[in-house]
Amino acid sequence: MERGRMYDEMGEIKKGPWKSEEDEVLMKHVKKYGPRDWSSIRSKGLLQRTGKSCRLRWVNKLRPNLKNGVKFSSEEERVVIELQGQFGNKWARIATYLPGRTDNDVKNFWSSRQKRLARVLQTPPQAPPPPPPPPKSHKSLRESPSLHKVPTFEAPKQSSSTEESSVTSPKTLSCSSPYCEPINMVPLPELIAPTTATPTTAATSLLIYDDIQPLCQYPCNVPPQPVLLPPFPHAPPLKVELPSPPPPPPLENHDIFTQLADPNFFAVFGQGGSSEMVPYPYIPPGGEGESGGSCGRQESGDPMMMAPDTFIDDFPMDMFDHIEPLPSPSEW
DNA sequence: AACCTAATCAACCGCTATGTC
DNA sequence: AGACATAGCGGTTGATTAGGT
Repeated sequence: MERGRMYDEMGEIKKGPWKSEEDEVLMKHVKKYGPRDWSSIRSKGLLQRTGKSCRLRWVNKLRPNLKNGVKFSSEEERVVIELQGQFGNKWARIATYLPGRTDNDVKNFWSSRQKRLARVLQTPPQAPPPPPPPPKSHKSLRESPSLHKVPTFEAPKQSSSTEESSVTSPKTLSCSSPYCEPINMVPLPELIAPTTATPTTAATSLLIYDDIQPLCQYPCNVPPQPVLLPPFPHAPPLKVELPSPPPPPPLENHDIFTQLADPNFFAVFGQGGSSEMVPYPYIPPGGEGESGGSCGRQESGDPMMMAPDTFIDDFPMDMFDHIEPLPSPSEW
């Protein structure tokens, strides 16, 4: 089935899904002239596609070494989340750190994830009906101060592979999960993941690692894979200098995305290794025990074991305030 | 098996940045 | 310097697929 109109009003520009023959023509062109002169493809009568369309097709589907049809790995997810926290919706930039991924891939991934989040975070029964979302432009979202509060994230300069990079560590974290290997990175907490009680809760759909959650749940706090951004020759040196980051505000008023993207997030709760890390949202000592390597949250009375709705209700609602169309707490 | 819903994918559009004349 | 063309980016949307009931 063709998407939308096949041709524009003049019947000259073809639109919609690409056929394999068209791909072949495009590939030939690129092979001959390189990935440029997209407009000449049409002017030469090779294809009835716009240069724009040709370029997009090449970038998103025909380029070599693309991970087409491959789901985002947990590490890729983590990278996206971290970089999104730092750069905002700069998908193309983020994609430069993900081999084989396009900006469209990253964008779609993020969008899908946001949808999931938004759906689960629908107005709880007791909550007052939120006012209509302000006419916040996407630009303003991108420039949201919260995004810029994220502390510096620096891409590693070493050229070694991820595996190599994660071997030696002065501070290792571990858990029994096959995904939780010792790492030497400051762990990026999973988004909302600490709140996960079981894979069956509604919150599970929030998880960024849906596929592995049953294997690794909080309070192990250890990310499934270390985030070591692959050094890409085409990626610019990644160091964003920000004006002295403010001290972490109280949890309940702190933007969760900012917080979770903060590599020093756990430092708020004390120096030291994973054993001292406190899951987010903060669970007072005693209510939450050590995982003992089980990576599971088993305690009864654990707030995370509550029914999904109750569980969500227990969040400070402003922790999700970055998510459109939910209004910011200040507007409540 | 049929239907419904959510997730994912692919492609378009509008806008901006950059290069060229 | 300004106009124009092209490339690139981000947002959006429609189609398809997968999963659940």
